[in-house]
Amino acid sequence: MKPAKRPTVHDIAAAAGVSRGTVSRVLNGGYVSAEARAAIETAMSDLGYVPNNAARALKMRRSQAVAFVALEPHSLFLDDPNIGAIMLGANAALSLADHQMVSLVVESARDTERVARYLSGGFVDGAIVVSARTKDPIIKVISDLSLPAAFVGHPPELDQHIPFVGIDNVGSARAITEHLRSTGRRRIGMIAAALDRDSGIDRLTGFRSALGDLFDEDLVADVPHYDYGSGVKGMRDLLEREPAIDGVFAASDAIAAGALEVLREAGRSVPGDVAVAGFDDSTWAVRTQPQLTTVHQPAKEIGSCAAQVVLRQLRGEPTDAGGQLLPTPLVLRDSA
Amino acid sequence: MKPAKRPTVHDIAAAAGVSRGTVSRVLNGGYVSAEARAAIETAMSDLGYVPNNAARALKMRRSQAVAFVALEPHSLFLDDPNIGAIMLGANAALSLADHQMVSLVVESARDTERVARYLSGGFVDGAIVVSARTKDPIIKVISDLSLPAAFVGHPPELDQHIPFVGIDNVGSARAITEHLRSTGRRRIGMIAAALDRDSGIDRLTGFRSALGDLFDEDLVADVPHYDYGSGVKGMRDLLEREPAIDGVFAASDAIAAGALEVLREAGRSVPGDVAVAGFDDSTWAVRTQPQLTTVHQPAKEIGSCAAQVVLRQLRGEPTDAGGQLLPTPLVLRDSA
DNA sequence: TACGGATGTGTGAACGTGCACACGTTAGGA
DNA sequence: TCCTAACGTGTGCACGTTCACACATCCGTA
Repeated sequence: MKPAKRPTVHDIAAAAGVSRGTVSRVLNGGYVSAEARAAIETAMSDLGYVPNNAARALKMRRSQAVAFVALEPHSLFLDDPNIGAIMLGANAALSLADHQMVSLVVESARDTERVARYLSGGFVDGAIVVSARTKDPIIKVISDLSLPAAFVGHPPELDQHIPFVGIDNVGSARAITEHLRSTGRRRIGMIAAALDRDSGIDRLTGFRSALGDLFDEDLVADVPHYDYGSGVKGMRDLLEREPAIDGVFAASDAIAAGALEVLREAGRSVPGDVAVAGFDDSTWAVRTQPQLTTVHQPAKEIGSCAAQVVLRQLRGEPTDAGGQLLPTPLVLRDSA
Repeated sequence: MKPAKRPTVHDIAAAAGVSRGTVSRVLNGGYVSAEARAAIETAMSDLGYVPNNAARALKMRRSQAVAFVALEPHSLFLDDPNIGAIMLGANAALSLADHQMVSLVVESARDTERVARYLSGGFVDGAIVVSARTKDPIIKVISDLSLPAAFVGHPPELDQHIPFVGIDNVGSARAITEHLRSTGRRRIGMIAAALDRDSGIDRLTGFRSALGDLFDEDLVADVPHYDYGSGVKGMRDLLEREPAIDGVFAASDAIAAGALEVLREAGRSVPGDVAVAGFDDSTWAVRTQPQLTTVHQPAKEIGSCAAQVVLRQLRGEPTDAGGQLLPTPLVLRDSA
């Protein structure tokens, strides 16, 4: 027993007493008489017709869909509060252009292969890739297919012709560190995270350049992730190495939140004894006590900007291969 | 200038000196001689051939893809820490069965229509739907298409034949409330959230039934969302209404975290003066001080279970239309 | 020798679309 | 009157694949 075979253009044409071509025209625009149009439309709603996108995609070489590829989703979905906002921003922009966003999750090598097949299978016209490492095999697939794409937050060094969207991590880190200095702090430390990624390295670079001669390698705690637990660990480390520390730049808001907890336990007031600055302006920033001074990451804008980049390529307009950095205003709250 | 037209089976066949049928056979299994197979395989790698899924889906009426439909993603992605884990669980299960998960985000009415087109367009074989309201138009689309589907966390009342996967909110809430009673608490309140959803209502129902005669309507604070801010607001409310309160069941861990903050400001010790219990066993639960006693939501299992349900339907096996509730063990930590 | 099965290969017909083209009709201007 | 243009409609083909079928070859056995 078949599951109620779906009607096709043929069925509609037969029911309305016209030919398939005419049905196609009322769907895609063209010259159709009013009566034919009416007959076809009633036939369509009677039979519950929906066009078969698979056939359309095959014929048109266009699926009206763009992939949102999330690599390393474990860390992303569970730790990074930005990924959701980026997705929402991308979805909104694609939606406006009548495109469907389909997000693909890559967890394992097995996934990589399957997603590669999916991307090359004609189901999507383009791709937005989040958090790729430079050597990720997905990059090669995309570049081999010359699939219109945009990378988020991470310039793909190898393939200069794939544009990316991100923020100026170096500049933002420098700016907020300078803010810490401007409040009179002298012994400023940093909890640096994810030094295996560009974002992590760049934030440390910015911190170092803002301090200049004041920079002291001993005041940098190196933690693996951007999460709360790493913040706890990093702050304990810093306090032990330099009890007189009076300023901390945390590489993320979650880290800053962990640092605040440690400082509270140690009896240091914030910002009285120690000024603390975060990064991201995520939901963490307003949940802590005191609320965090931090760097605003325009997550939604990043998403929508990446979508625009892909859409432009789809329209055949050339894009600035170099990529695009979005502004990251400082958000001054109570912690620094 | 075309973007380097992709090779098709025809091209491979021509390059290898065989017919399309033989190429198809090495792809899908069948009798092929060793030499033909070798010739075809070198031709494939030389030309960089990848099968066109759109054409395959058209012919086979199978796309090997399942949709993960996220409705109301604003609240979901930003507040609910479970959605990510559910996605990951579903993805893992689908991946094992060699299916692709594509997740679709529905934000607006415009999205609804587009996603409906997508679902009915033959790009997916089934759907997992998260957090649908009973009257959501997507439900109608799915049921009209008789698309194999599974609902997460919310039994769709109207269409009894669509199976769902969830947890026993009533029973879990009762169990954790009974735990609060067993520690000798007498004035137990609840911060109830999202009373416009089944999950919210059920948690309140379980709380009430566990208390029996002890239940006091005044000790229920009603807040809109499952988030931290709501917890702050709800706890302030409760403290004002009943200063002698000695136990609180929060409808989520985020709410419990907010409640802890208020209790700390009010100078109450936890669990000394007031016992606090949460719900979800999310990352919140171990970030708070003290760590939360809570109800474990098996988010990953929920995701993989929903995927299994869809896969079973795809294989033509009948499913228990009733749905499926997963166990939710109590996690005893320090807060109660 | 002839036959049947196993193995290997090629051919044509779909799947459901959109588009180019051909065809008809009508109206208007030269 | 004829040519052109705009409108309206039907038909064939292509998209890239899989599948059913036909055909060819080889081997073992009756």
